[in-house]
Amino acid sequence: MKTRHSFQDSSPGSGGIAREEKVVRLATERRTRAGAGADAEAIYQRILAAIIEHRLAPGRKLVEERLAAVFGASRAMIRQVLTRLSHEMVVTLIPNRGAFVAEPTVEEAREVFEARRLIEPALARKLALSATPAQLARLRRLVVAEEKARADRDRQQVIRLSGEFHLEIAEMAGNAILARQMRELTLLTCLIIILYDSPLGRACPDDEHRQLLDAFAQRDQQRAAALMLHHLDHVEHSLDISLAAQEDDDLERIFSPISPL
Amino acid sequence: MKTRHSFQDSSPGSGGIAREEKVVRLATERRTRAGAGADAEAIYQRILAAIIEHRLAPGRKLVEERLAAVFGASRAMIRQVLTRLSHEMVVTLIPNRGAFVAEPTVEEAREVFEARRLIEPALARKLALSATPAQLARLRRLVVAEEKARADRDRQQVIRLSGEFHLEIAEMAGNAILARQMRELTLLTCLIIILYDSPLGRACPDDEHRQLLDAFAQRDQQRAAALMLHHLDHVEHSLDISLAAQEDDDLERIFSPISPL
DNA sequence: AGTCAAGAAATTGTCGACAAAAAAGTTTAT
DNA sequence: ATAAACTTTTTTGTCGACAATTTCTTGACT
Repeated sequence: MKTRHSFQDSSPGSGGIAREEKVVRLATERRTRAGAGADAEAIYQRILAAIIEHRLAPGRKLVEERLAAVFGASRAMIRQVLTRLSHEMVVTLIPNRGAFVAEPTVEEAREVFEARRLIEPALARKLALSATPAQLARLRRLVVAEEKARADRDRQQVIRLSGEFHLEIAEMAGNAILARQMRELTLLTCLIIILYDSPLGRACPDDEHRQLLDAFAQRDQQRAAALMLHHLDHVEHSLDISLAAQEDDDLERIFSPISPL
Repeated sequence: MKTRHSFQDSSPGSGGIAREEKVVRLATERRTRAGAGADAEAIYQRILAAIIEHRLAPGRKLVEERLAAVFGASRAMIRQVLTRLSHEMVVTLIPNRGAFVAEPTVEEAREVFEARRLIEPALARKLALSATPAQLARLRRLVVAEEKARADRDRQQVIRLSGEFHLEIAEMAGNAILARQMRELTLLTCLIIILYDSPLGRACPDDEHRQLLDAFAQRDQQRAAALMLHHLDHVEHSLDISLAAQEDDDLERIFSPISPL
């Protein structure tokens, strides 16, 4: 019983439907007005999608009653969804203040990439050994979709599809625990890229995903692991983190006696 | 602002109090009767402690109203705590059926150890480089406590303290994201040991923690990483998992045409 | 004008009540 | 006596109402 996950499909409920369709569905209003169905899972999916696709920017406040109205659900239901999102670190819950789309700090960003460097090369190595033709085909579809999005200059979709590519690898590697952790890490990475991607340079490098795919196809474990590691370094260094572009928040540092730069 | 965590202290709220004391507090009834204070955090701590210390066995059903009565809290509050525990995989939440103390499968157990083998040697390596005398002292205290518990044949405490030792290392290594993930993994490991530890052989090997500590003290990165890896292998192989001692549940396999053994 | 304080509005936190579902117990028919 | 169907009890899921807190607005004072 192999489950098929994605950002939008990680918990119990509806099984495998093609990815693209699902995203369209998420962007489309299905129910009567603005989605009058009160299903926690569906609401979770839609809020998560909105965050991943940057329609809800990091730092954005999520007012419970407002969301309840939008989804035609009770506040209790919204609350449930928000706590789940907060456990997944996509949303920050501040007591008596409310819920906010998470804003990973540069420090957290570094930590996320450090974690990924430990985990993902090993997953790539595993998958290189075990990948079935069907799995390779699935990955190929994701890469193609990503390349298309890049050609269309659809930055949001590139980020999302890139994340799904990595997540798919994690899930194919056959360790549900690690896949779960990788899901958190890739979600965070999406937020990090939104926050810190340098305006000009797009963070998701050209054809590295395709190279990785080739390594899987050739069952080249060493190369797969090495490519993954290199890829992660590449992504991290394409961000403004390297030079410590800090938040607006740390006024203390900005106005500290000695200039930070 | 370095936070000091432990199994019982991982979220906002009360800062650093000595470990031993805290555990005693957890075992002791503080309030009027059976703890009439309705504080979500406190309730979380106590239920978690009960699970870690095996007073609530894996598979045990957790009835909301019962817990509410015990803690003098509302059902809503209990519900909140249970969902948190379920997100941390310590509790399994089955819709319309209720909450149960998690029972990791052998497959999950293997996955947990695989994940730990990826992460923990790297953390050990990091800490070997950066450990301060204060940190070493703290670890030493944990090791001593664990050795004492072992001398007293207090299996529960050995398991708990062993887990805290690993968690402490993760938190000292300076990566909050990884520390968070390690917390989940060590909690799961506690459940796994409770479930699968072979009756005679105690799962937490003799002096490996102390050796690890020595490696930290000597700043021997290579040795620290190698010891950690070996230690994890040792713990895993001391369990009945290796020989696939399955659950009671899989009657299908037990009564399958060909005997499983 | 600017700052502080009090009041008003908006928002979150908590609870108890009711509805829906599952589990346990009882009756009835074969 | 066993098994199915029905009833009762227990337990979970959901909601709206109220209390507590924060945030915004207004107005007085320097």
